Amino acid sequence: MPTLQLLMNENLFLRDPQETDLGRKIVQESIAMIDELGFEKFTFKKLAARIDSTEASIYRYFENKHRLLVYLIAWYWNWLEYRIDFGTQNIFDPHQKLEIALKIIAIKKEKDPSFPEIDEEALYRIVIAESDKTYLTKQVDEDNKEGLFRGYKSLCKRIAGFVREINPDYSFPHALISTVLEAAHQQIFFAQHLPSLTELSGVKGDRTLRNYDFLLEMVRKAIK
Amino acid sequence: MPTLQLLMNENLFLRDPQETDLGRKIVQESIAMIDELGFEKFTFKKLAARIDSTEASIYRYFENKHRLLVYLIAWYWNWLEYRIDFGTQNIFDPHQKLEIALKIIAIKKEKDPSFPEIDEEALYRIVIAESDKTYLTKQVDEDNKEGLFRGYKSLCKRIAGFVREINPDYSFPHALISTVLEAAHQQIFFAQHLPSLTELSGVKGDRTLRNYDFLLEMVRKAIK
DNA sequence: TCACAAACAATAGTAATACTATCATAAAAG
DNA sequence: CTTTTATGATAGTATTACTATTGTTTGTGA
Repeated sequence: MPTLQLLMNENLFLRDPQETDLGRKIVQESIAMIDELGFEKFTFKKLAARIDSTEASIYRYFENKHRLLVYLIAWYWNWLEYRIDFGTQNIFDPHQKLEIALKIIAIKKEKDPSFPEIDEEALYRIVIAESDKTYLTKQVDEDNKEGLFRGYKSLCKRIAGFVREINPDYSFPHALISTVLEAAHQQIFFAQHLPSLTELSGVKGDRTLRNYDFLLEMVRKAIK
Repeated sequence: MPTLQLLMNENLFLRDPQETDLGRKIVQESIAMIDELGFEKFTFKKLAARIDSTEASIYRYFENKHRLLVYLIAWYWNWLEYRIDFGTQNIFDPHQKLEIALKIIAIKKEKDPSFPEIDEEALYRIVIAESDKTYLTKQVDEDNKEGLFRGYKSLCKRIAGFVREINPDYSFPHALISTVLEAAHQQIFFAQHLPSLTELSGVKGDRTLRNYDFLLEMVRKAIK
């Protein structure tokens, strides 16, 4: 299996972290640290200590820790869209494409050997706990103008396209899919921490399978 | 119209802010400031300056600014549940109760003269932009054990009850309603800041009406 | 009326955070 | 063989999120 690289928007970083050893280490270890500490307790100073580098060096790659988070989350959405592209190749039935896309979005993530440097399982946990913080800020409009959320919007558009193919008369394809994209990780968070908010908490074994059922059924009925 | 007081969980505060002048000022002005600055740039020091008091005094009411946010958001959910209670009095058709509840949740908020000290419109904007931050933390489990999210869970349970009345065989009433509660403010945020994620952005006039249509239709079809 | 506790103000102090700036050095590129 | 370029080393700053101490006012209860 060949090693791939996702093309990231240039505004996400100051220096491309995929191009240097230090850059790759920053990305790799920041995933581990944000997963462990949570985003608020994560700092560049701690990261620098961990990778035997300095704060100043990390600042040469990312303007600040918020940008680094946005980078990681953007990578994740790009990765999902790439997998959806890949998984729907040569499939022409839109129902089937929708199913595949929702499965990729909802189901628990495993290591993808195409990207040996990224720990997708840890990144998935970060998405569940932190992804909303990328846009819930006062600078969201400026960040958006710089294209930082392009990956997320593109993913939403792609799946909304499948919806439109199934039922061109449905009025809310994007609203429905953005709702589902959010619910996909929110429900998992609720099941883990606020279990009375969801039926998924009662599931033994892999909750993401049942979450997929919930979401697919909701979408199918909504667009019927 | 009589002035009311919502009963808040005691763990939300150190000293009850509804009982003193300073406490009420803290709540009132913190709503205005968080609305203006956003939660991350809001500090107790700035609030103290604004209300001509001191940091130390504010710390006697709230353990920290996160607790204050949780308090404000909890107040909001309690308020909504109170209004749903009120609005569904003597109504026995569960379809109608569901409609009323979703309307109260989704539609733009206006000043409620029963609570003269709270600016519900500003608080509504805070809910849209900041409410997820109440639970997206590493201490969510401890906070939950203290009952800080009781209001939200209770609201979800109440509306899920209406769903169950309509269709006792539907498998995901809580998951569906928590998804809708989140979507109700997420979609408004998207319409304002990431418009390609939702059809609501194209609406001229009051988006919340159309959001209500979207959510009600989704729920109805899901539980049919 | 006196004491006395509660609420608040005033002030100071601390460790950590989120940076910015400067200079030195090693390696790679021209 | 020089000159960028990347990184390291170190220092410094304003702000944040608190904690601690002391003093003043105000209302209460004996």
